[in-house]
Amino acid sequence: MISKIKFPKSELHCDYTFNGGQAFRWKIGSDGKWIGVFAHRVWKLWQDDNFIFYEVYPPKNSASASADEETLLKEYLRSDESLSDLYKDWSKRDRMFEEAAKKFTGVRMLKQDPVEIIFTFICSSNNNITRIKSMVDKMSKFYGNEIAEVDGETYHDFPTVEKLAHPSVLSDLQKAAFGYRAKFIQQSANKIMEFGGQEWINRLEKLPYKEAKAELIKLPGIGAKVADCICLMSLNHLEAIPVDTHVFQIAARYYLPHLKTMKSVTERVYNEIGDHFRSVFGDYAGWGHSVLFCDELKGFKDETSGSKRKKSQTKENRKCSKN
DNA sequence: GGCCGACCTGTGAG
DNA sequence: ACTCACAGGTCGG
Repeated sequence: MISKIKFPKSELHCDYTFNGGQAFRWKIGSDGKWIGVFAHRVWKLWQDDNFIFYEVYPPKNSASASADEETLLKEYLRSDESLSDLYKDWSKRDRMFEEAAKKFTGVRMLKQDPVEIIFTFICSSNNNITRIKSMVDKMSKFYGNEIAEVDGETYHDFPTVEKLAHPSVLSDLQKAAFGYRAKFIQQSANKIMEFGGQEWINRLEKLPYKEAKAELIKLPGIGAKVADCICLMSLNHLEAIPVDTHVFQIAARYYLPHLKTMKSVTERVYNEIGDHFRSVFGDYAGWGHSVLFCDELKGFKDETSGSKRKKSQTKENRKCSKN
């Protein structure tokens, strides 16, 4: 059954939102529609200028079920937030944003599941998008419940923490080429169980941002950057700014020139950058910054505009000291 | 407190 | 075919 909700494209641009580095379970099917998993269901999504159309699997027929699903979709998209209002506010606050906003319309910050985001971003460190996606798929396939078969492919829910805490997970994931992240995943799952499992996770959303972040950093494989991703994308702490290498470069180039001499991002600098963007963009700084940095994402590099900054000599370190 | 190298793996440029 | 750097970092010394 196909349903639809009114949702102008200016409020959601599926390509930028689903492919922008915040979600790793969306792909475009052979029919050209987005297909992905959230809220324990498989969703097919597509849009025109004014509506989002969707189908849910396994299909439900009763009207009450579909009303329920509309709510789930709206929560996932944070439909209560007016993106046009946010864009107006951010544009007023920052000239760089004003420019980026012309190109990257409809970038929403999704409200994703904390468990999935925690383990997805543990995988993200020092890694590339393709492999991160395949790792998320593997975790789901190994330990997640089967949800539905769509177009000949079986989709799985993301596993529970309890499943990921099982001792066999370490060797399973090592065999599946997770590398050093296998240990982080299994150990973090265990620690979350020790801390109280889902209740501990629920508490993270209620805690103030900085306290939630401090809790997350207790988990192995989670440092400042990954903790901020988790806060921003799944815990409603929209002021969290994940400072990666790109953000650092841009911050030093356009906002905080004195950082140009820094060799690496220390904790102090990390916080300085976050605080700066929070002072510029306000309470939803993390969301705003994600629009700003769309331009830095590989997937969105416009090959027709030859204005790519050459990566050039930002790293003149010739330290080929091999044994 | 800051800096440096090691770290699993897959991929793509040279 | 075969290095080698790099990829949304984290950890330990």
